[in-house]
Amino acid sequence: MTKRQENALKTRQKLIDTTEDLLKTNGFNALCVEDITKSAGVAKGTFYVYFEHKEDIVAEICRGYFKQIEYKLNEMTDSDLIEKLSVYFDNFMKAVELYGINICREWIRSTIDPKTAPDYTDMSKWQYDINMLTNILNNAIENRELKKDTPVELLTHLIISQLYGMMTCWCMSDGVFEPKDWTKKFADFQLTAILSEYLI
Amino acid sequence: MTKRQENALKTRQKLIDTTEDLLKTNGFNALCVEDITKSAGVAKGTFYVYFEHKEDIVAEICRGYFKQIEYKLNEMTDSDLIEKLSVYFDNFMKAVELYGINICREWIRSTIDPKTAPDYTDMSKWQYDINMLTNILNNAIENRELKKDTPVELLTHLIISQLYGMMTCWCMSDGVFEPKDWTKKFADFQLTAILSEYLI
DNA sequence: TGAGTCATTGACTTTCGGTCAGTAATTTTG
DNA sequence: CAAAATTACTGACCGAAAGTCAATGACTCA
Repeated sequence: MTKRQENALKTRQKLIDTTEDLLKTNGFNALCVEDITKSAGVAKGTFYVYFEHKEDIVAEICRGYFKQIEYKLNEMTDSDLIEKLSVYFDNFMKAVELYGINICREWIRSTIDPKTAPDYTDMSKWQYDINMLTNILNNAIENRELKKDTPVELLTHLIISQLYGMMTCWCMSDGVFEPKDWTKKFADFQLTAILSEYLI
Repeated sequence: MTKRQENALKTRQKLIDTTEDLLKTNGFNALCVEDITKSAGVAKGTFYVYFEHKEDIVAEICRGYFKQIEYKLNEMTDSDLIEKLSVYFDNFMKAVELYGINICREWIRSTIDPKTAPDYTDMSKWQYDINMLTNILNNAIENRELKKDTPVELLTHLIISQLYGMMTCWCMSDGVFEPKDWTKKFADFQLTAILSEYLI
């Protein structure tokens, strides 16, 4: 890598880090590009070299969190279904709690905003989540943890909607409860209720 | 009511109706106050007589939908639990489908946005929803439809998060499925799974 | 009918996202 | 090693849209 490329990468990363800090403390409403670039020590124009628009950098940040969860999940290929799903939920909510409520708000906002959602990854965020969970469930069927006639699509939808529901509720309630506790509630109670009929 | 008060009310309503139309067709991103006032046939300043800021009028619109659902629910006091909950879900999702995906997006956005959420009603939207469902469940306990040891708070959280989860997923997926179908799925499958342990 | 009240107006300010022609730092070429 | 080429970076500028406010005029009431 040449020095030029290295510097460019550093500048880009500096912008991302700065934005993350500002988002955590002030939320998306108060986020403005001039603040970002001033804090990052670059000119406003530089921002638009690396990101198409303001929403773009936020989507990038959320994408980063998501990749981390995905990575952890890929590391545990031989665990059983319930364990995998627990990890999935757990990491999701841990991330959400760690990064704070403003980031969580932004996660949801950017997910439902047509301006950022479509190119969230190579496919839509929705399709990505669906695929991820479908794989987990199909794997469980292959491993004879789940019955063959398990309604994978239905379960996938229910689980994902529960996950996003929890996040949305957390933001709505302005953070009155601990997301981790809720995940535990869900894993212990509802996940079992949903799956029990189909577990072998 | 004097003619002056009547006119003021009409102006306010005209602004709301116009905003609703614009929201449905173009979404929140494209919504601007000048378009609203131009379409409503008033000056820009008039808008700020009736609403503090742009987000304010949208919250008002969403509040309107919510009141309608609440009204329907209050009309059926003597129905049984499952029926009540079905109506709750059904009306929610029917409303969402009727008003369109952009309104639904706005519903969620305004709910998680601290700028509009806190004064959504006299209490927070979150508290309002919680109370409403808690009442339904407590009533069911009184009517001996549910066991006394039913974990009302847990169930309330799960049901609400499922509801908001469905809406969020619908927006995420850019409307690939029918919300009504999903409600049915939920009512038939998950609601029973969640409640079965506690139904008498 | 005239004084007082209050809804309405639209020009104005401010803020902020986004652009672009020019500059400076780095790399390549001869 | 110096000139040419490339490309990261700059910041003044633009336009759009949020929000303000002093002036206007429609309505009310004594």
